[in-house]
Amino acid sequence: MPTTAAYGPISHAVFRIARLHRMLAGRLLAEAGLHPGQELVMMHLWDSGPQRQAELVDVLDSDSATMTRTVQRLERAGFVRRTPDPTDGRATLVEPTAASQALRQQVCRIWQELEEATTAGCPEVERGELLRVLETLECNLITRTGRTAQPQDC
Amino acid sequence: MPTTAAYGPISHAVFRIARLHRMLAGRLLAEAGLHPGQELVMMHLWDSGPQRQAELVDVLDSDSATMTRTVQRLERAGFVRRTPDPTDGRATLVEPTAASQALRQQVCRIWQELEEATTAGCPEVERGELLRVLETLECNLITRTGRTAQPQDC
DNA sequence: ACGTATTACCTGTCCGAACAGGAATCTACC
DNA sequence: GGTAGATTCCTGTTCGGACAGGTAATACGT
Repeated sequence: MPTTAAYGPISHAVFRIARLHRMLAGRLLAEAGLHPGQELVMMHLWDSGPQRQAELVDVLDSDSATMTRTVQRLERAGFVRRTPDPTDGRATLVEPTAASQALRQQVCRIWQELEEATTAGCPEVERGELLRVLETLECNLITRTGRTAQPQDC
Repeated sequence: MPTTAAYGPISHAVFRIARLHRMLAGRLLAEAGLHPGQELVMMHLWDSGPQRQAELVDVLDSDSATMTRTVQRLERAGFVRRTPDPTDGRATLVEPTAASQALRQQVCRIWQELEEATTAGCPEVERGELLRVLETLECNLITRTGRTAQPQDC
């Protein structure tokens, strides 16, 4: 029975893990009124303050069109405010609202929970090893996708 | 600089790997005129012959709504034919068309390429280890998402 | 200074994924 | 036989992701 998985067991595992991980993240984030991906934008804004969209796209390695709509939705939800950049007529500055600060702790807790769920029963020592393995996979994929590689490693 | 990754290094790595892996798969599959996910349906149909949609949903652990539209698109592309199930008025049988057979080798090659790209520079011995690690992650996520577990392991 | 990139953002489109809800059909039980 | 519940599929909606334009505003080279 040459099931689908036989064609590429590791690729298939990556696929399934990705879906489960995203599903769990989505379920946890729903408590906070966020969708997967939005929390990354918020976390970066909380950490680094007002940003132009282009910077967010760059840092999060996202897409300009996706970022436009994600920021629009975050704005509509009241987590983000947009003001025109005074020094560049093309750009808009995105900043977290005061109301969004209430989310911050919640999102941090969610990510801790997500990390804990993913690495459950994995002693601290092995996590380093696990991370190293994942980074090897990532580096492989970065080189094969012709991604403009991150500064370090690879 | 508590960058976003610091909140959950492994979750973040999973997220990035998933996106890269999907991107690479998408790029390779585009040559065959398929979108990521559609190839899984086709591969299962090639392996197991005509299926009802509910079976495809079950085997691929997918969503009924997603499957409806995916099959519709595959039908429109000429890779799949749909006939009403003679024994059950609710069901439709999905089967690969003769034209789709030309894709089969191409899709197999693409998955080999994807698997090779993902595990590049990883000796055969370590791949078993890698797969074991990924399956641990998957089992963690399955239990945490309350997924109706796969029959084996976990 | 002027014309040509380049940049920043937006919109439209198509796709997979998830959830909610609905219609037709089948099954089981009374 | 007839009703209640389950199954099967479809549609609508919202979201992230990717790609292809399109429009401003800026930067650059002559």
